Amino acid sequence: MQLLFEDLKEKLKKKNINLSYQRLKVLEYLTQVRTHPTVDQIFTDLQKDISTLSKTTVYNTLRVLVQAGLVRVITIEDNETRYDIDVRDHGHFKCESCGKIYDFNIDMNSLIVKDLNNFKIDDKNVYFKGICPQCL
Amino acid sequence: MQLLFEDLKEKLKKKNINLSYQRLKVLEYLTQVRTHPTVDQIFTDLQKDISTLSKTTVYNTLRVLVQAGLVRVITIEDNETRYDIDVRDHGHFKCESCGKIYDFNIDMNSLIVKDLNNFKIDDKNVYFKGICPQCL
DNA sequence: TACATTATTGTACTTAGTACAAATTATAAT
DNA sequence: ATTATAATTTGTACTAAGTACAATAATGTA
Repeated sequence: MQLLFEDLKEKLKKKNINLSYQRLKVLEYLTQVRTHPTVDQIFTDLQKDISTLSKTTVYNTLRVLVQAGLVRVITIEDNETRYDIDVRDHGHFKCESCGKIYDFNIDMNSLIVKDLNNFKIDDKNVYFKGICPQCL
Repeated sequence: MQLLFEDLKEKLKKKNINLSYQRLKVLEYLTQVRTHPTVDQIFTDLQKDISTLSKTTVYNTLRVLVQAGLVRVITIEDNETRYDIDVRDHGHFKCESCGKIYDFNIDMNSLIVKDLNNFKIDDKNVYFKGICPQCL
């Protein structure tokens, strides 16, 4: 996990994105808390360490990280935008009972569809909903 | 198209959902306007016909229709909830240039993943983003 | 028709996210 | 080190989506 964080710092440097204290803290948080947190969760938790933290900074930082391709946005639910440090292709399952979001492996290449022959595809998201084993 | 609308009216009756004027108008709109409209688009257009229409009614109606399984929610973008009268399995592609949302066929069964063996899956969504042929 | 139930409407409220200017911090050059 | 410049953070005000709820209207039923 620590390796991932150091790796991400390198990637930021290479993209000429300043490694400010706040940005590093957000990045560190996302590498450690793998529950696909919302802005509010990130802000509330980080504020315990950084008392002067502004929610705007969290929004700004996440926008920067998403644009840099280091973080992905999850819009599985219309009323909650979530963030994921894992940008590799994978699906998300939301349990409608406990609310937890699970990652699952998926072969995105097996998804390629003839209908989109002449389309330039930049981003693929697969969202499932239902009930998880623990809640069943 | 008219056949679809009549068919949907039947389904509403069978589910004991009142066929109020407003609900029928929303349903009719969704069968005719296949651009995956937002609440605001539905409300603005229908208000031309129904001057007393309330946005709350549109929200209520859509909730009823979604719960009845006659309409599906599309959360491809975090800042815009859209609605689709086509509840059959299919994917959605959003062009990040013109904003248009395209439907595409997809074999959801080929997607089944071992990671979700003990999960009860109720809803499957596939969202792609990129640039459409017209914008390329 | 009269009653009970359900749906609609409008207002007030909540909350996620944005705009923007002031203050702070970092960067670079001399 | 000092200054000038640029970038970042912060806080406030604002916008817009969506909800809560009570009053009104419409509908179904005996």
